[in-house]
Amino acid sequence: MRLATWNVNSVKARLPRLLDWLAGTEPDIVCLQETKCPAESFPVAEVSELGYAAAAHGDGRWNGVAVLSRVGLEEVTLSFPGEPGFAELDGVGAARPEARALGATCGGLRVWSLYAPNGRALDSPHYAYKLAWFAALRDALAEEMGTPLVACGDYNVAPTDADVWDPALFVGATHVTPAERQALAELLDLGLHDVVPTPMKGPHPYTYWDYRAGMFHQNKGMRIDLVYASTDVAERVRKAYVDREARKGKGPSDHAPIVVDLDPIN
DNA sequence: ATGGCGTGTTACACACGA
Repeated sequence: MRLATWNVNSVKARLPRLLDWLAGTEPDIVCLQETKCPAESFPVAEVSELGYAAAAHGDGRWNGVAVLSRVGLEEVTLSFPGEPGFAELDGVGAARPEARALGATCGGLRVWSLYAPNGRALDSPHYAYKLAWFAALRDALAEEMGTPLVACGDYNVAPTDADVWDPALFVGATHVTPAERQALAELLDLGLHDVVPTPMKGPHPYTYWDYRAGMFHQNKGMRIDLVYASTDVAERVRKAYVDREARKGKGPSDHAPIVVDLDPIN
Protein backbone atom coordinates (compact mmCIF):
# COMPACT_ATOMS: atom_id res chain seq x y z
CA MET A 1 0.00 0.00 0.00
CA ARG A 2 1.32 3.40 -0.98
CA LEU A 3 0.40 6.40 1.16
CA ALA A 4 1.32 10.03 0.50
CA THR A 5 0.87 13.49 1.98
CA TRP A 6 1.25 16.75 0.10
CA ASN A 7 0.61 20.41 0.84
CA VAL A 8 -0.41 21.43 -2.67
CA ASN A 9 -0.88 25.19 -2.02
CA SER A 10 -4.19 25.40 -3.91
CA VAL A 11 -5.64 22.28 -5.47
CA LYS A 12 -7.10 24.39 -8.27
CA ALA A 13 -3.78 25.96 -9.23
CA ARG A 14 -2.02 22.61 -8.83
CA LEU A 15 -4.60 20.41 -10.51
CA PRO A 16 -2.66 19.56 -13.70
CA ARG A 17 0.44 18.76 -11.68
CA LEU A 18 -1.55 16.84 -9.09
CA LEU A 19 -3.21 14.67 -11.73
CA ASP A 20 0.12 14.00 -13.46
CA TRP A 21 1.70 13.15 -10.13
CA LEU A 22 -1.14 10.78 -9.17
CA ALA A 23 -0.89 9.00 -12.50
CA GLY A 24 2.87 8.66 -12.21
CA THR A 25 3.17 7.83 -8.52
CA GLU A 26 0.02 5.75 -8.12
CA PRO A 27 -0.51 6.22 -4.38
CA ASP A 28 -3.43 4.37 -2.82
CA ILE A 29 -4.15 7.05 -0.23
CA VAL A 30 -3.26 10.75 -0.48
CA CYS A 31 -3.58 13.42 2.21
CA LEU A 32 -3.75 16.92 0.77
CA GLN A 33 -3.39 20.23 2.60
CA GLU A 34 -3.93 23.87 1.71
CA THR A 35 -6.42 22.97 -0.97
CA LYS A 36 -7.70 26.55 -0.65
CA CYS A 37 -11.11 25.72 -2.02
CA PRO A 38 -14.58 25.09 -0.62
CA ALA A 39 -15.50 21.40 -0.43
CA GLU A 40 -18.11 21.84 -3.15
CA SER A 41 -15.41 23.12 -5.55
CA PHE A 42 -13.01 20.24 -4.96
CA PRO A 43 -12.14 18.54 -8.28
CA VAL A 44 -13.92 15.30 -7.40
CA ALA A 45 -14.62 14.34 -11.02
CA GLU A 46 -11.02 14.83 -12.13
CA VAL A 47 -9.51 12.62 -9.43
CA SER A 48 -12.34 10.13 -9.91
CA GLU A 49 -11.18 9.56 -13.49
CA LEU A 50 -7.93 8.28 -12.00
CA GLY A 51 -9.81 5.94 -9.71
CA TYR A 52 -9.84 7.99 -6.52
CA ALA A 53 -12.69 8.66 -4.17
CA ALA A 54 -12.31 12.04 -2.49
CA ALA A 55 -13.37 13.63 0.78
CA ALA A 56 -12.75 17.34 1.16
CA HIS A 57 -13.07 19.91 3.92
CA GLY A 58 -12.83 23.55 2.89
CA ASP A 59 -13.24 27.06 4.25
CA GLY A 60 -13.06 28.98 1.03
CA ARG A 61 -9.87 30.81 0.30
CA TRP A 62 -7.71 29.57 3.18
CA ASN A 63 -6.71 26.21 4.58
CA GLY A 64 -8.58 23.19 3.25
CA VAL A 65 -7.68 19.51 3.57
CA ALA A 66 -8.69 16.38 1.70
CA VAL A 67 -8.12 12.65 1.49
CA LEU A 68 -8.06 10.74 -1.79
CA SER A 69 -8.29 6.97 -1.75
CA ARG A 70 -8.60 4.11 -4.17
CA VAL A 71 -8.81 1.53 -1.36
CA GLY A 72 -12.03 2.71 0.25
CA LEU A 73 -13.06 5.94 1.92
CA GLU A 74 -15.31 5.56 4.94
CA GLU A 75 -16.09 7.15 8.29
CA VAL A 76 -15.17 10.60 7.05
CA THR A 77 -14.73 13.11 9.86
CA LEU A 78 -14.54 16.84 9.17
CA SER A 79 -12.45 18.46 11.92
CA PHE A 80 -11.42 16.38 14.92
CA PRO A 81 -13.55 16.22 18.08
CA GLY A 82 -12.75 19.19 20.30
CA GLU A 83 -10.84 21.02 17.58
CA PRO A 84 -10.65 24.71 18.49
CA GLY A 85 -11.22 27.55 16.07
CA PHE A 86 -9.46 30.88 16.09
CA ALA A 87 -11.56 32.69 18.67
CA GLU A 88 -10.81 36.25 17.57
CA LEU A 89 -12.28 35.57 14.16
CA ASP A 90 -15.63 34.66 15.66
CA GLY A 91 -15.81 37.28 18.39
CA VAL A 92 -17.66 36.27 21.51
CA GLY A 93 -19.39 33.29 19.95
CA ALA A 94 -18.01 29.78 19.84
CA ALA A 95 -15.13 29.66 17.43
CA ARG A 96 -15.83 27.32 14.58
CA PRO A 97 -12.91 25.09 13.62
CA GLU A 98 -11.11 26.04 10.44
CA ALA A 99 -10.73 23.41 7.69
CA ARG A 100 -7.52 21.92 9.03
CA ALA A 101 -8.33 18.27 9.67
CA LEU A 102 -10.09 15.47 7.85
CA GLY A 103 -10.15 11.88 9.01
CA ALA A 104 -11.16 8.84 6.99
CA THR A 105 -10.85 5.08 7.13
CA CYS A 106 -9.16 3.75 4.01
CA GLY A 107 -8.25 0.12 3.46
CA GLY A 108 -8.22 -0.69 7.16
CA LEU A 109 -6.17 2.38 8.01
CA ARG A 110 -7.43 5.37 9.99
CA VAL A 111 -5.98 8.36 8.15
CA TRP A 112 -5.86 12.02 9.16
CA SER A 113 -4.92 14.84 6.80
CA LEU A 114 -3.77 17.74 8.97
CA TYR A 115 -2.85 21.36 8.37
CA ALA A 116 -1.61 22.89 11.60
CA PRO A 117 -2.00 26.63 12.21
CA ASN A 118 1.08 28.63 11.23
CA GLY A 119 1.39 30.57 14.47
CA ARG A 120 2.73 33.65 12.69
CA ALA A 121 4.73 35.13 15.60
CA LEU A 122 5.38 34.22 19.21
CA ASP A 123 3.40 37.19 20.51
CA SER A 124 0.50 36.59 18.14
CA PRO A 125 -2.81 35.09 19.27
CA HIS A 126 -2.29 32.73 16.34
CA TYR A 127 0.62 31.17 18.24
CA ALA A 128 -1.52 30.42 21.28
CA TYR A 129 -4.15 29.08 18.89
CA LYS A 130 -1.54 26.80 17.32
CA LEU A 131 -0.57 25.33 20.69
CA ALA A 132 -4.21 24.87 21.71
CA TRP A 133 -4.90 23.17 18.39
CA PHE A 134 -2.08 20.68 18.98
CA ALA A 135 -3.26 19.96 22.52
CA ALA A 136 -6.75 19.19 21.23
CA LEU A 137 -5.29 17.08 18.41
CA ARG A 138 -3.42 15.01 20.96
CA ASP A 139 -6.60 14.39 22.92
CA ALA A 140 -8.52 13.46 19.76
CA LEU A 141 -5.86 11.06 18.48
CA ALA A 142 -5.59 9.47 21.92
CA GLU A 143 -9.15 8.23 21.38
CA GLU A 144 -8.15 6.44 18.18
CA MET A 145 -4.92 4.82 19.32
CA GLY A 146 -6.40 1.34 19.35
CA THR A 147 -6.56 1.12 15.55
CA PRO A 148 -3.92 1.34 12.78
CA LEU A 149 -3.47 5.09 12.44
CA VAL A 150 -1.53 7.64 10.40
CA ALA A 151 -1.68 11.36 11.08
CA CYS A 152 -0.14 13.03 8.05
CA GLY A 153 0.26 16.57 6.97
CA ASP A 154 1.76 19.99 7.34
CA TYR A 155 2.51 20.29 11.04
CA ASN A 156 4.18 23.68 10.68
CA VAL A 157 6.81 22.59 13.21
CA ALA A 158 10.38 21.56 12.47
CA PRO A 159 11.04 18.71 14.92
CA THR A 160 14.74 19.48 15.39
CA ASP A 161 17.26 22.15 14.43
CA ALA A 162 18.55 19.74 11.77
CA ASP A 163 15.17 20.14 10.10
CA VAL A 164 15.82 23.82 9.33
CA TRP A 165 18.40 25.01 6.80
CA ASP A 166 19.64 27.76 9.14
CA PRO A 167 18.43 27.53 12.74
CA ALA A 168 20.04 30.88 13.56
CA LEU A 169 17.52 32.61 11.33
CA PHE A 170 14.68 31.13 13.36
CA VAL A 171 15.69 32.37 16.79
CA GLY A 172 12.59 34.04 18.19
CA ALA A 173 10.40 32.66 15.42
CA THR A 174 7.66 30.08 15.24
CA HIS A 175 8.09 26.50 13.97
CA VAL A 176 11.11 25.77 16.20
CA THR A 177 10.12 26.75 19.74
CA PRO A 178 10.34 24.34 22.67
CA ALA A 179 6.57 24.59 23.16
CA GLU A 180 5.86 23.59 19.55
CA ARG A 181 8.35 20.74 19.72
CA GLN A 182 6.83 19.65 23.02
CA ALA A 183 3.48 19.44 21.23
CA LEU A 184 5.04 16.99 18.77
CA ALA A 185 6.64 15.06 21.64
CA GLU A 186 3.25 14.67 23.27
CA LEU A 187 1.89 13.16 20.07
CA LEU A 188 4.77 10.70 20.03
CA ASP A 189 4.04 9.96 23.70
CA LEU A 190 0.66 8.61 22.59
CA GLY A 191 2.57 5.85 20.84
CA LEU A 192 2.92 7.45 17.43
CA HIS A 193 6.18 7.26 15.46
CA ASP A 194 7.80 9.85 13.23
CA VAL A 195 8.21 8.14 9.85
CA VAL A 196 11.24 10.10 8.68
CA PRO A 197 11.47 10.04 4.88
CA THR A 198 14.64 9.58 2.91
CA PRO A 199 15.72 12.74 1.09
CA MET A 200 16.18 12.20 -2.62
CA LYS A 201 19.09 14.63 -2.56
CA GLY A 202 21.31 15.95 0.22
CA PRO A 203 21.35 14.92 3.87
CA HIS A 204 18.11 16.57 5.02
CA PRO A 205 14.58 15.29 4.34
CA TYR A 206 13.21 18.77 3.82
CA THR A 207 9.65 18.99 2.58
CA TYR A 208 9.24 22.76 2.17
CA TRP A 209 11.29 25.39 0.39
CA ASP A 210 10.24 29.02 0.09
CA TYR A 211 9.44 30.12 -3.43
CA ARG A 212 11.73 33.13 -3.11
CA ALA A 213 15.40 33.66 -3.72
CA GLY A 214 16.20 30.27 -5.14
CA MET A 215 15.71 28.52 -1.84
CA PHE A 216 14.87 25.20 -3.46
CA HIS A 217 17.84 25.40 -5.79
CA GLN A 218 20.12 25.98 -2.80
CA ASN A 219 18.32 23.29 -0.79
CA LYS A 220 17.49 25.79 1.95
CA GLY A 221 14.38 24.08 3.24
CA MET A 222 12.55 22.79 6.27
CA ARG A 223 11.05 19.49 7.34
CA ILE A 224 7.61 20.52 8.51
CA ASP A 225 5.45 17.92 6.77
CA LEU A 226 5.31 14.80 8.90
CA VAL A 227 3.89 11.29 8.89
CA TYR A 228 3.06 10.11 12.39
CA ALA A 229 2.13 6.44 12.47
CA SER A 230 0.95 4.07 15.15
CA THR A 231 3.37 1.26 16.01
CA ASP A 232 1.69 -1.41 13.91
CA VAL A 233 1.75 0.87 10.87
CA ALA A 234 5.29 2.11 11.48
CA GLU A 235 6.47 -1.50 11.54
CA ARG A 236 4.99 -1.97 8.06
CA VAL A 237 7.00 0.89 6.52
CA ARG A 238 9.17 -0.51 3.76
CA LYS A 239 10.24 2.81 2.28
CA ALA A 240 9.51 6.50 2.82
CA TYR A 241 10.89 9.33 0.72
CA VAL A 242 10.48 12.99 -0.12
CA ASP A 243 9.47 13.33 -3.75
CA ARG A 244 11.50 16.45 -4.47
CA GLU A 245 10.96 15.93 -8.21
CA ALA A 246 7.46 17.27 -7.59
CA ARG A 247 8.97 20.53 -6.30
CA LYS A 248 10.80 21.13 -9.60
CA GLY A 249 9.77 22.74 -12.84
CA LYS A 250 7.08 25.26 -13.66
CA GLY A 251 4.26 25.97 -11.25
CA PRO A 252 5.12 23.71 -8.30
CA SER A 253 3.75 23.84 -4.77
CA ASP A 254 6.28 25.13 -2.26
CA HIS A 255 6.01 21.74 -0.52
CA ALA A 256 7.08 18.34 -1.82
CA PRO A 257 5.04 15.18 -1.21
CA ILE A 258 6.12 12.47 1.19
CA VAL A 259 5.53 8.97 -0.16
CA VAL A 260 5.35 5.98 2.19
CA ASP A 261 5.22 2.36 1.06
CA LEU A 262 3.67 -0.05 3.55
CA ASP A 263 3.95 -3.80 3.56
CA PRO A 264 0.62 -5.61 3.52
CA ILE A 265 -0.87 -6.59 6.86
CA ASN A 266 0.40 -10.02 7.90
C1' DA B 1 19.14 44.55 6.20
C1' DT B 2 15.40 43.73 3.24
C1' DG B 3 12.85 40.96 0.44
C1' DG B 4 12.96 38.09 -3.23
C1' DC B 5 7.24 34.20 -4.85
C1' DG B 6 2.80 32.48 -5.38
C1' DT B 7 -2.26 32.19 -4.38
C1' DG B 8 -6.90 34.03 -3.71
C1' DT B 9 -10.00 37.75 -3.59
C1' DT B 10 -14.96 40.90 -6.02
C1' DA B 11 -8.80 42.50 -6.51
C1' DC B 12 -6.99 46.47 -9.87
C1' DA B 13 -3.60 46.16 -3.45
C1' DC B 14 -3.73 43.26 0.27
C1' DA B 15 -3.64 39.17 3.38
C1' DC B 16 -1.29 35.08 4.07
C1' DG B 17 2.30 31.75 4.12
C1' DA B 18 7.09 29.82 7.23
